[in-house]
Amino acid sequence: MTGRVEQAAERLKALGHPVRLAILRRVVQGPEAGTPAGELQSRLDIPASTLSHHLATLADAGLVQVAREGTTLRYRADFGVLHALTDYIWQDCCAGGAADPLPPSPCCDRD
Amino acid sequence: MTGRVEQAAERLKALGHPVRLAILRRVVQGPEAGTPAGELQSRLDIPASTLSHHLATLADAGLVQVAREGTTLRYRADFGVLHALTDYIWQDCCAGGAADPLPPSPCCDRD
DNA sequence: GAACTAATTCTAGATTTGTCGAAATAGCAT
DNA sequence: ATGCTATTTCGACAAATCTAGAATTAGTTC
Repeated sequence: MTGRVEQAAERLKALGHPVRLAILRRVVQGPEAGTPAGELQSRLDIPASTLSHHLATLADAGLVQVAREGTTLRYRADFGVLHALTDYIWQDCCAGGAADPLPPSPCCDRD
Repeated sequence: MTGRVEQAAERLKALGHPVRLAILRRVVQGPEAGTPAGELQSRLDIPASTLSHHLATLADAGLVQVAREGTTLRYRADFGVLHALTDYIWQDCCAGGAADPLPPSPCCDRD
């Protein structure tokens, strides 16, 4: 049972790495159906195992989703989760006092 | 010498910890002049040395600023940096995405 | 089944992070 | 200077992270 704060922290931490930020950027600018891991690997020029590790971190955090297509795995960004994350930052920072918790963000319904 | 990506990653990583997120929230909701470390410590109920470590992480990342007032140190949030960070996510990392659902309008401009 | 490709998982080592008690520092008062 | 308070820095340790070569799994094709 991970709370809202823990979930936001996990996602922010997942974003908090230069390589993962670069991966996300590539994924975002790739096709909507998702970018194959192999293409990310050749473009970013990092070992496949290292890339896979970072992709797993992003996927575990819910920031990207993965779908198999033959032998290739396509990764695509989850903009809803990304949006919910930046929303969280500002709602947490700018909304009223601690005794006034905000309602759960409607755009963050990732199981 | 640190590039934009590295800086954004450092800041996101600094936010990516439940305790630091809680600290930031307290700081944001405290007085505009800044919240004394001691008050944060008593409210969050964590050892002073642990708190100090997390505050240093946030300050090093530029997310909070510190000012001395007598024997107490007051920490306050740097909303400009926070704002720039969420802007970075949408403008420099996730811009151009096919499914980009219009970047969020920040709800906090208390400057 | 064998061969080939795509990607992950295993394994291991180096580095970093998180935690917190103890010691040190900074400022203010007496 | 002495004492007092607020906060940081030091030191040590466990745990997590990052990296990447080697081995493995998943899928396709012949």
